[in-house]
Amino acid sequence: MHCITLDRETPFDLGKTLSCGQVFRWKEKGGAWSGVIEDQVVVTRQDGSKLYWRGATEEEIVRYFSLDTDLPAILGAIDRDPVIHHAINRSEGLRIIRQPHWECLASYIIATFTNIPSIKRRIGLLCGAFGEEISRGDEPWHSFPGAESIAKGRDRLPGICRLGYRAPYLLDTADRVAADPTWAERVASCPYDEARAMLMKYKGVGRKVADCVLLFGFGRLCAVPVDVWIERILRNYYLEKEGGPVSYEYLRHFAQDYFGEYAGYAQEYLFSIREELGSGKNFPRTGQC
DNA sequence: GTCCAGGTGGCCG
DNA sequence: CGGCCACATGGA
Repeated sequence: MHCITLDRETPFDLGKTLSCGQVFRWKEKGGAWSGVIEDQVVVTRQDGSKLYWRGATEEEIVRYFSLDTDLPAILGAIDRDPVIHHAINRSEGLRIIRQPHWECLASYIIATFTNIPSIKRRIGLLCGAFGEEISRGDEPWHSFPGAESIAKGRDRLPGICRLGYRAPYLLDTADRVAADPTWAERVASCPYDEARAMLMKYKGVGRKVADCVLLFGFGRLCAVPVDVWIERILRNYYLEKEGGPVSYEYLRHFAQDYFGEYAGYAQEYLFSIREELGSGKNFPRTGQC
């Protein structure tokens, strides 16, 4: 069992980071979280400033959980009003994970127009059917299947994974990714707008999914996915007028201008308390939008 | 039965 | 460009 001690400049909340809806495979049992990082089963637990784990190197843990990111500086930069301030207080220590590129892209294609429990179930079925067996000890685990494995299992995919109309999207994207091993480095090397346009050429990847993949898979902390919850929160607290038609791009640009270069973090902190913020107006409207 | 969920693709003006 | 609408699935 490895252990590191987190200092004052490295706030981290393992549970909030893994349960806020950015990743879909981790499971908590008795305070211990089990999951998969790059084909390795990892079990980890936090006790105050101590972070314990097994199944990965310290370097891999630091990278995956973004422990090398200056979170206090980011939170200081986005802390601009009572609403986001409250979200920061509620979820301090939440970090945006660095997900593997393909896992992130495939997961967010599966994550469209559904709810988080269903997403977890479908991704679990996908991994069980097409991932490689990497069990360690008691719990059976599978790696996240590569694009080739999914493409090869195209006939079984619809029946097994309950993806509905998303199955052909995932298969089409899996084909193209499998045939293009450098797709991720090209996305990574482009500026935000270009990278986003590249991602949106894949089937099942629109504006929102592209922003999720850039934020959670490519570390583009300026990316702001606007889902129904974020739209609701922006309408409740940030728009001049609550009603009326507002486009995705308008809301995204507002959030990026208003919160700045780490707007993606603001998005995730607001998302993490979506039920509390989305169901009413618990704060005065800032009316900046 | 109805409504909702980390939306997208296709079509139409 | 923007406005519609169908699209599978499962839980409340």
